[in-house]
Amino acid sequence: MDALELLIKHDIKPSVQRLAVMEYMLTHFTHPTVDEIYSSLSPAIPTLSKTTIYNTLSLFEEQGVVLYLGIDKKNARFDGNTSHHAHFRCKKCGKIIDIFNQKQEDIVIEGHPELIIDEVQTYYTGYCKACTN
Amino acid sequence: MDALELLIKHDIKPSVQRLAVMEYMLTHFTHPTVDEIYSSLSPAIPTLSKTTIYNTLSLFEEQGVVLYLGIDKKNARFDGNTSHHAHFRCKKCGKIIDIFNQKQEDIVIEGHPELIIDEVQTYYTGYCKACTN
DNA sequence: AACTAAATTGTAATTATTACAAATCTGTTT
DNA sequence: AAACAGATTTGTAATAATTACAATTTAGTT
Ligand SMILES: [Mn+2]
Ligand SMILES: [Mn+2]
Ligand SMILES: [Zn+2]
Ligand SMILES: [Zn+2]
Repeated sequence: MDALELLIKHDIKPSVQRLAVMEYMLTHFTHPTVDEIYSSLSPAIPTLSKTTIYNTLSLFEEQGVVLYLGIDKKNARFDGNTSHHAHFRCKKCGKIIDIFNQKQEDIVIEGHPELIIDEVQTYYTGYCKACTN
Repeated sequence: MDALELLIKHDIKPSVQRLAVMEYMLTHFTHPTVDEIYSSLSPAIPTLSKTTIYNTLSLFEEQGVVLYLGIDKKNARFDGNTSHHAHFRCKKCGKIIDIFNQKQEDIVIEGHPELIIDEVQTYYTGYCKACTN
């Protein structure tokens, strides 16, 4: 599924800027910050505004086409992979690694049937291979 | 275990300010923000500085006597309960609820034996009972 | 009392994010 | 094609949480 299809499927009008951001998210699963996305796209779209990146990611998140990650104290991070997976952040190098093959969390929490769960995020923190030597 | 014992056990010199913050964390398991702690303690300790709250919580976190929660986009939140449990945040009222009786996460992640895990946090997001009616 | 190190305070700096109004773009109607 | 309306983008300013840092105060020791 390419960027254009994905936007249309999520009722997002595909502008040049939105397509560029979506395309970026589908080719960089590094959980980028707003600044990283802006810096990468800015040369090709010289008029691009950082506010547009904020607006766009906010819209994408509302429409469920990207995921907001609160794993980083400093900056918001975003994930173009919206399938269920957890994340690991290295305290030393800051890299964020996907953790797949986890059992899907229940939609209902045992002991709390009254809560409506929209989302579950699991964040691991520690040290990656490269930072352990 | 009271505030004084807890600080001493964690090699933290018990000043008036530190004792007050620790005492607050042991009697308010509401996952408070820096501002909430400051506003609550400020009347009794008129000279108290907000920087001291930041410093103190930072020290407490390093020494493992409180937990930092990244569940709230706007403010850092802290938890005086350092035992293993997850958290639920209501999108409407912002309340953060403890989720206990969860199976302890593994210290080693299946498929990633190379990662050193220091901490695991699970954040649920949705709507609480009061906000569903 | 003098000394030293640690802790606290107050203020200023930093910086991510949001607010907002002006400008631009897109598609439609006359 | 020109006029129009609505959506989108842009640039700048405002907001606000956090951090940096130097001066002051406190606590403990000689
Ligand atoms: Mn991911
Ligand atoms: Mn808790
Ligand atoms: Zn690393
Ligand atoms: Zn609620």
